[in-house]
Amino acid sequence: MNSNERLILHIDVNSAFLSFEAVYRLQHGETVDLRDIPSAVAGSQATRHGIILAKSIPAKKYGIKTGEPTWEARQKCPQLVTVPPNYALYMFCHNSLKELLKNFSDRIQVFSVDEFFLDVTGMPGADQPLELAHIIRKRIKKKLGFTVSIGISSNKLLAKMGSELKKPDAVSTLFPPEIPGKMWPLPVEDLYMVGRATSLKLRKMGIGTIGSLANCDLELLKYKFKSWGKLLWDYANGIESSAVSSSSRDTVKGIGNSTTVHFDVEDRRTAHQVLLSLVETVGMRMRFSGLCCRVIAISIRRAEDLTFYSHQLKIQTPIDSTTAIYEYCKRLFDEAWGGEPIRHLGVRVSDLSPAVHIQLSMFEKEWEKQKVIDRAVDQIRMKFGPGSVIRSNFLWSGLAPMEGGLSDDASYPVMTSIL
DNA sequence: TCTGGGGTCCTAGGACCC
DNA sequence: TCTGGGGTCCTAGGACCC
Repeated sequence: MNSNERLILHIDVNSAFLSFEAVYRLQHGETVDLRDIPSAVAGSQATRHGIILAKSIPAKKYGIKTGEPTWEARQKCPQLVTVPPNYALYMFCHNSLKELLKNFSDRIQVFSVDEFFLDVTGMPGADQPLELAHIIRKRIKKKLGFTVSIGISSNKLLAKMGSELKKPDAVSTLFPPEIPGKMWPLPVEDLYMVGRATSLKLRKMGIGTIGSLANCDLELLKYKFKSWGKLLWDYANGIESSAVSSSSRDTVKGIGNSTTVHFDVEDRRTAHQVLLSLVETVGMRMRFSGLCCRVIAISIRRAEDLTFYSHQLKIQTPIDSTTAIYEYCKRLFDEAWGGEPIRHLGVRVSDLSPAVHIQLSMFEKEWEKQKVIDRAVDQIRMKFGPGSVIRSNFLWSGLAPMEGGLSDDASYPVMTSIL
């Protein structure tokens, strides 16, 4: 290998949510391993969250796909065992894996809850990358109980594509000279960043494999896809050079919270209440991160055809007050809503900045008092649980006073046994 | 009683300024 | 005889990822 070449590993947990759940259950006396039977992690159908979030390999053999409605999956496989999602458990497993990987390199990038990049250039064992990857794979399996697929290459894109080549519990290399043999025969949809829309357009152009994309005329792609075309061509040719960086993903650009309401919302008041429950969580997350926002957005998903639309506004002075954000959300909603039944509502804040030395306008000074209340409520909720303080207008509403997020550590039983 | 919830980045078009 | 052209900011929507 060239001396200035990097050595990058991509570590991908196999059927992550399902594996985490399976390991947890085995450790708590369950005798059946969910990974050995047709099973899936799925949301509750009663509350209209019924989609497949992760599936076992036996379930995959029935043609069950991640993201498909649970009822549809059951038609394919009536004996499918489903378990509810447990995000706190996933975070715990994620952190455990991260700690383990830090033993092999401090250049580590969290890519998602179940994916990591590791730059092991110059680290002990890097002269034998396959052996090193197998050591990591075995250690994870032994210490944490779940399996991973590891891809090895000289950049992140190829390492990621490499980890897809063989699973579960496997290691693959995908160095540049191996691209034509290992990557080019694959369907173009397998390329990272080729989604539904791009796949459709490429197929129309007669491009069906990663290889034919790689050998397509770059100017033609630029003409058809603009800057996207260059990226597609680069990726198909294995060209990518970003660093394994812990900071790149650490700086959050926005904080959002959204929910599928378990009934169709058909009036303003109910919609406002749902928005408030979403803002409560967003506001709390902002204040915990020490951030203020300047852009506030709401989104609406129609019940009848599941289409989305959104409305946003930018304000001059950054804010982090739940009440202030809620006022803007109500306004945005009223301006945007066409009166049709709503299935899903979302709130998102962005253009974030550190919450220091904010110059308040006269108008916004009114919210200064509110800020004191926000913080007090945050602290009580942290200490006594999210349900300890709720706004009185939720009392008879049948709605949860706080939707989504933040359940992470606070309400979760300690699980030291997993390690 | 049909499709979750968390993100990021890019682009087109309008408003507005010089 | 009146409409050029560049730049910035903002919003809506689309694409992708897990």
